[in-house]
This record gives sequence, structure tokens and C-alpha cells, in this order.
Amino acid sequence: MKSRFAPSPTGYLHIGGARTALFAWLWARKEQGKFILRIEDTDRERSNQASVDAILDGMKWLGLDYDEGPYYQTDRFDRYKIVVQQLLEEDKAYYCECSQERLQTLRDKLMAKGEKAKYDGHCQHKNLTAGVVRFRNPAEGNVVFSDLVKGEISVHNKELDDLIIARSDGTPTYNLTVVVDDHDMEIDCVIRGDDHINNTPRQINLYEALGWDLPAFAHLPMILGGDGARLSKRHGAVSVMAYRDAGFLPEALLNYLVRLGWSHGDQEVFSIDEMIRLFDLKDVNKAPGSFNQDKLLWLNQEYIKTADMTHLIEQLDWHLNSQAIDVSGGPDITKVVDVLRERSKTLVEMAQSMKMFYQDFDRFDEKAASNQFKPSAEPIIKALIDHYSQLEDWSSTEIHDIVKTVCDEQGVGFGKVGQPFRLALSGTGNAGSIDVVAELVGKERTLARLKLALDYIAQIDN
RNA sequence: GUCGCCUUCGUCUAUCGGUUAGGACCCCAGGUUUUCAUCCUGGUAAGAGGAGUUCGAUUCUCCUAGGCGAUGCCA
Repeated sequence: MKSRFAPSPTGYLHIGGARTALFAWLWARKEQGKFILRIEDTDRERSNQASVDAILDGMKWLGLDYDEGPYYQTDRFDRYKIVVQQLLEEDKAYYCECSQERLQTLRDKLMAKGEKAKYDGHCQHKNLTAGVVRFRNPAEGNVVFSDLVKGEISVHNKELDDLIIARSDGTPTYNLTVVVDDHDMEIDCVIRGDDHINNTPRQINLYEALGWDLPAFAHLPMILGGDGARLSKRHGAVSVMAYRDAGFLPEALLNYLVRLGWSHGDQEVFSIDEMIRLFDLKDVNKAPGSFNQDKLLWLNQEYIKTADMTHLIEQLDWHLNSQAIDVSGGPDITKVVDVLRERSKTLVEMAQSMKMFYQDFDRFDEKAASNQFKPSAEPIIKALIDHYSQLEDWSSTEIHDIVKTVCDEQGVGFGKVGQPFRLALSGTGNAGSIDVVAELVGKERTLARLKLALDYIAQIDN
């Protein structure tokens, strides 16, 4: 069994494309068949190599590997020419030289009359030898097919016109190439967005004219933005790689995408293996769904919390580089990640939080500092410095005991000591349990930061 | 305009004629926590509208409305 993903390289791999690719990939993996990547670049005006690379990068990051391809339609022009020629010879297609202007006025006229805008067959019997090539669509009857997602779909041939299968420059168009390729590549199930539903009856007529067996069709509902409109840039990031940049784990995005339009009871979290095992086109929803960033964020945190440490660090590496954080010479990264994984929604956040362990800072968050570093905190911080500078065994338990000792000595509660200490350590006030954090930050840096806090208090005193 | 597809909490969804319409995200309240977060408990919130079929419709049929898509020498 074979399925395919066939994007046209006119931009990056976007969320909708990724979801389509995922479903087609899942189907192939579930059927233990093959998954093919085909680049539909027949529109040379809009296609470019940068887009091909972006799509390949996106697929790679998501882990959607393919067994064949990428095939490029521009490499197969000879094959399409043969098919067009065959159709021409069998009188199943004909040349048409209607001008764009004529076509446009024809459309306007029909629309004004309240009819469907379609080609009127002007050149059908002219026996021309140049121009665009049009397929002779059957005039009567209707095309009925059973979509694996949508169920039975029926369209009258009257609604269909003689579509152009080759441009006047001889290059083939989408509806022809897709049929030829899906046939030649032995695709058993065409899984694509439901914006192609309207093309399917035309393609079916082409299959029949060519005497080819029909594949199964599964049309996936679109993904809309939160406002119900088609997903676009104004809804935020639509490029898959932008999600990598924003600190999402590929498996979290995949999990989010698979649940958008598909479900398995009440289950929300699926490993890749579970998706493959449980996925079924019959459980795919018919209605379009809208993209919800909050849920993605939640899933991302779920994955950050439970991800395999090695994998997590691999994914984190890109962000460490982009934020210029050098972890060599600092505390063990696995210990730092362990502290941070429960409080990071994204890898970007995690990398930011990591700075306090690997980089020095010379100022505190102003708002937090004005709250915490009051003159009353001065003796507490001094006491911490005194005790810690004498501490030999720099461990979280010892560090914790000293905080308690200081509480007792100063006659204050844990909060009075812990809060300024935490701010001194982190600079922002956001940190995990202070003893563990202090241990990881190290004795030298901890003392330096406490002294910095003292400087801050001295400065506001004056 | 015409044709096609779609319609359960704000969002993602469960339900395969009989349920107090369930779960998840978000939000709110409470608890745990030295902060934040995690975690735990609870709460708010839905069948587009109208006809039928049926003992009984969210579920089946039809109509209307709304949304999306197509109507390209784009894919």
C-alpha cells in the first residue's frame, strides 16, 4: 500500500501541510506500506528551490520520513507529454485557442445569468493544432465516489467543464500531472486537503478516459485560525519551522496535529507508535478545526516534562546556540534540565532560565528587587553570606539547613529568607527550590550574587 | 451568482436512537508548595434554527441559515 504527500514548493511547510503529511504518513506506516514525497512544481513561476528545502527541512524536523522521492514533476514532463498526446490522438482532448479575454467575458456573462462559470466548448470541434489542450469532460451523468473521510460525494458532469491539461507553452497542469503521477507511482490512497474535493470528479474522469484504476480518496478537513478563517500569517506562526524556533518539541506538534481532526476516545497524549497503531481514516472528522495555541503549549509542556533526557538535550541544543549559552564549565546540564523541565512551557523558556546557571548578571529584575531587597533584608543576606562562605560541603541539604539556621537566628519565617535569596540567585525571582538551585549555581557564584544583593540594598539606602 | 463540503461547551473532541450529553485545553475557586511552576480537588460552559421519521432524537431524512472550499493557461 502506498500513500503520498505532494506539496507545491511555493513557500515553507505550513501547519496544514504538515497535518496532511502526518495523516498520509500515519496511514502508510499503519498499513506497513510506503510513503512517497512528491514535489508538485509544474508552476515554474511560483515554485522555487528555497521552498523545496524548507519543506524538506520541516519534514525532517517532524520526523516524517519517506520511502520514495522526493520526486519532482518537472523531471517528468516527457511522461506527461506522452499522456497528453495519447488523449489528443484518441480525441479525448483537443486544442483550444480562446483568448483570456474571451474566457473572462464568458465567465462574467454566465455569472451574471446566475449560472456556473465554465468553459462553453467553443473550440471543441475546430480540430486546432495549437493552443492549450483541454480534456473532453463527459457531458452527461454524474461522478460518484466514496470518500474515506466524507462519505459518498456526487457531482454532475454538467458542473464540470473541459479543463486545461496543458498550457499553451506545452507544460502540463495540476489535474493532469496528479492523475498521471498517482497512477504511475501506484498510490492506493490519495490523502489530501478537502480543498481538492472539487478537483476529484475531474480527476476521476481523467482516470477513466485513460483506462486506469481509481485510487481511494480521503479528503481531510482544513485547519482554520481561531477566528474561523483559513489559517494564515495573521494567526501567528504558520510555518512548521517557526514552531521549532519558538521552542516546541516535534513530538508535541505532531501530537497536537494528530488530535486536530482525529481522535481515539478520550485519549489526548499519543506517542508516535501509538498514533501509528491507533490511527484510522474512519475516525477522522469531517468538520474543519481551528488551531489553538494554548493546547499546543500544554502538550509541549507535557512532553518537556516526560521527554527522554538525551532527546530533550538534543532538541535544546539549537536554542542554547541561538541564545548564545555555553554550558561547558557550568553545572551538569542534565541536573539543570531536571530542575527546569517542570516549569518550562517551551524550550526557549527553558534556555532562558538556564542562563542563571551558566552566565553572570549584574542587575536584578527591578520590580522584584524593589520588593525584596529592602533594608530589613540586609542582616538576613549578611548572615547567609557569613554561613555560606564557611560551608565546605556545598550540597543542597547543607544549603537548606543553613537557610533554616538563619531563620532561627533572625527570628523570621522561611519566606523572609527564601524570597530574597531566590531573587539574589536568579536575578528574576523565578527559580525552583532554592537549595537545589544554589547547589547547581555553585558556591562562588552564589556568594557573589548575595554580595550583589547587598550592594543593591546599600545603594537604595543612600 | 452557481456547485461541493461542513455544523456538540470559547477551542479540540466522545456519543455508533434511550446518557444527569463525557473528556481535554483555556478560565475561575480551593488545597499542596519558602516564590514560580508542577501536582490534587471542585466549578463555569454545548447539540445553529425549523420541520418530519420514531414510543423516543445530538444521533436518521428534508428545508433554512451560517461557515469553508471551488468556480485560474495555481496547486
